[in-house]
Amino acid sequence: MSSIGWEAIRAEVLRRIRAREWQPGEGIPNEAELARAFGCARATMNRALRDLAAAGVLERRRKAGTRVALHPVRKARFDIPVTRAEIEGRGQAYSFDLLSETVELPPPAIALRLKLAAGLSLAHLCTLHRADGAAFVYEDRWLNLAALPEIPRDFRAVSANEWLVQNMSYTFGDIAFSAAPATEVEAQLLGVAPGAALFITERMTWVGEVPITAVRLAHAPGYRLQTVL
Amino acid sequence: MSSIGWEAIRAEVLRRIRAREWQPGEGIPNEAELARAFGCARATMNRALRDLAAAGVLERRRKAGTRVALHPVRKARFDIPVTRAEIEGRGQAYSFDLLSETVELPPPAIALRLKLAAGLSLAHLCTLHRADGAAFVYEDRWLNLAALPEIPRDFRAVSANEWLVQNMSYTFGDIAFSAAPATEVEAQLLGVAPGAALFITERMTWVGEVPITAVRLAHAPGYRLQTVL
DNA sequence: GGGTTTATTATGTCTGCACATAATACCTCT
DNA sequence: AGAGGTATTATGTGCAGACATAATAAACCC
Repeated sequence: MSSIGWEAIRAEVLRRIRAREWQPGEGIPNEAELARAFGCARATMNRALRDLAAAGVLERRRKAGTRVALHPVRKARFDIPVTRAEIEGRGQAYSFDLLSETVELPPPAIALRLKLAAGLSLAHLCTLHRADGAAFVYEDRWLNLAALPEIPRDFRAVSANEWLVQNMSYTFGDIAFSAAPATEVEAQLLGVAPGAALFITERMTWVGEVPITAVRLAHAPGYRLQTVL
Repeated sequence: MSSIGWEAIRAEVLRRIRAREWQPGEGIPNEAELARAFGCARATMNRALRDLAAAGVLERRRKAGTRVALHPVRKARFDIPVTRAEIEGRGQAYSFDLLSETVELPPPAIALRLKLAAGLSLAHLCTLHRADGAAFVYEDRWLNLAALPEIPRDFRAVSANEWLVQNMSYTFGDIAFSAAPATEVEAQLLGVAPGAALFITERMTWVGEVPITAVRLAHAPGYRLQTVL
């Protein structure tokens, strides 16, 4: 009899899909039937199937039933660590240089994407993060001072990045990855030729409707964002 | 009374974390207590908390209890669609050109990463995918013919990509994103200057221990991989 | 035949209970 | 006091039954 768990059931369902016993496009038996076949409760079957649906392997619709996904859109999960944690996780020594710190009007593109009221000035911080002394990533950050009550006046001791994580955790936002040629500034700081291909991470965060920060990270060449499917 | 569902409970827990009613590092009440407080069953509470733990907001350990994560490693989910679906999803017309189709020894880097026996030849397919006729992504694919029983001899009708999805779905593998300068070939095909910054997707897939395919996708400039946190 | 209402059905979720498992806390023995 | 075994505790998972919900299929009327 032997309940071996919902993960084992999920594995067996996945095996049948891979073995084409259940073909893409056409449906598989319903939960109640499968539960009987597997000798488990429907709740357990549900959990296994729901998990596979979340992974994009199955498509489920009420009444219509469950079927093997026709276009298996892979849903990959990536961990987006804090720069410091990322560097230290590689066993390298972390340090950073605060290159500039001003209060100014953001460029229109930034203001627009943050849905800012026109004419509102933001803090503008440029930081170079280093791994074992070597340039690792160049950070260009805009901070909405109006939304940050007790912001430190000096980011030379703690990086803005880290202060935000500690004090403004659990915000909403979006993140995007792209490739872009190195600007003059980025090229010099990261030690590459101008126009070199850089991996760019852009992040924006809000607390409710209040924009907090917009960051652009230009990674040194060789940076890879990787995951296992 | 009034079950409003585990998602509402999850939302309320998240609200308390954001409002710092529960601070990072220190624990929150146990499931049984919270279930009483929220007026739901422990299973429901468990589901809400388990989901937040999966998202990286909470850390849970048996006996030790549940605590707000100290270093909220963002776990972002990305959908990795098939090229065709991606283009058609934008409402553009999909087409592709098979540029070359040979059987040859793969370069050492590919052979190594696929853990191939030395001296094994692979099919090598180069394809340009187009959106509304414009170059969208250049695909450089190596296929392990030995592992593919009924492979079509002609990929001019169906793209290799799509044939694989239809016939070899649900494999394991890994995926990586990076930035690289356009090679001569890529530059010409994508209509950019050589050395231009391109967004690169690399994927490898296995069925069990058998390597199936290694793909490198060089995306036309402007490509962004985006998600909401 | 075409359009609208009603019945059916599969999934989604909740409840209350039970036992399994892992990790900590405690207690005993030397 | 220190080492090792035992008890406790919070989460993880399982089960059976129930109702909710959404989407399809059937029945119906004109």
